[in-house]
Amino acid sequence: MVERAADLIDADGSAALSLAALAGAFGVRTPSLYNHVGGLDDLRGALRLRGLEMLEQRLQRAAVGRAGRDALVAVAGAYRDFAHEHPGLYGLTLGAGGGESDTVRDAEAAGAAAARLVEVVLSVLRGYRLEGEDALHATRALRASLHGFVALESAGAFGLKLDLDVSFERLIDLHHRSLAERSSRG
Amino acid sequence: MVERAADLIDADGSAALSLAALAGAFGVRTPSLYNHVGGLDDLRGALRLRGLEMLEQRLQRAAVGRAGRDALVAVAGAYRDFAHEHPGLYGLTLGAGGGESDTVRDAEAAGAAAARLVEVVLSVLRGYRLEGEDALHATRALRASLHGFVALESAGAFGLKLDLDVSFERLIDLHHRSLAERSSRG
DNA sequence: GTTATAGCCTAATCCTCTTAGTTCGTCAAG
DNA sequence: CTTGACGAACTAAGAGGATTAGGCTATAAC
Repeated sequence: MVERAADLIDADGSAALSLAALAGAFGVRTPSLYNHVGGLDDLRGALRLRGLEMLEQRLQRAAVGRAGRDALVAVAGAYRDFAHEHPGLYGLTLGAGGGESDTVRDAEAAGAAAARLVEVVLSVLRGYRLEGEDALHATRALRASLHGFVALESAGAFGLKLDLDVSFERLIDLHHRSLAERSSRG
Repeated sequence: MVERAADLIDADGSAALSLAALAGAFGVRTPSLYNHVGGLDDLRGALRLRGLEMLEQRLQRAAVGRAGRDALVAVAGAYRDFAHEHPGLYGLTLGAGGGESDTVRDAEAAGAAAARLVEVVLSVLRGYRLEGEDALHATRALRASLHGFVALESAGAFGLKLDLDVSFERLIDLHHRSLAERSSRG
């Protein structure tokens, strides 16, 4: 159910998520969906959770067995790939944190998934021997750059024909060098 | 008209923009709005244009008379301030580039405003003696970081209590150092 | 003074989400 | 085998929101 909804949203954009469309995909009348989900907001909450969990899992996998620059590049690449493959899910993942009226369980689980996600990034930074507040600020900086890049990319906000892969590479390299420098100084 | 809509969207969030609410704010019935605007999509297009123009103007003002690090910090701060003061407008500004069916004029004007916006950032980078593709990649990196930061900030995605101003400062500093280094090497 | 236009209105249509109440089939307990 | 509970579908109905069509009035242009 949530899977089908995820397919819909990834294929046709976040605005295309409607109970009517979802019911159609199941060959069922709209009100019948209320036997399985609390409503549209609820469904969004479930999708958000799903997105966070998938993203976290991908980053985790990308990070395992790597350290330093390798880990950074792998995790960043995994992040961007996820956003490309699941634009709808990715969009919801960021949407208003505790938004409205998700199922309480979903909201809690989403918070936990988000925390694990930050954990993964932190673990990458640990490879640079960063700890404490420095690591937290660096995590924020990295998340901001990653999210900003894929968001602008998805929105088509990068007008020029300049190679996006190169831009992304450089952005990550920028972080790498800053982290390496900070690390060698500490 | 568009101004009132902008107030609405900044006060109550992007989802609260409805023709009904706008008509209410004017003490008028919903269909009457069609004498002034082509429809909801059209209104969004006009708002997007307005947001881009305001943002561009602010960055422009922040950059004038400054160079190098000063200019970078001022422009970045102006960017973040705008997003804080006009969260609704800012959100639309990024929304799908040529989205759907804006008025053609608006779409063109929005493209032009976006181009001018990039121009401002490029002019800041020129203070670092960056030119050509390097400058374009750096512009993308900077835009990505700025947008990502304010977007995550607005979404409440930065969970921890850690001071956001400090995080932002460090992010900008990161770009500054990278630019300065690149500049001294070139 | 007549006409054109701008801008408002009501009425009506079409969507979407949502709730309430009903029906039907399955499955376990007696 | 009967019966009762439960899950999951349905129809009916209502509340909003966008949009179109057609009609009324006032003001500005000739």
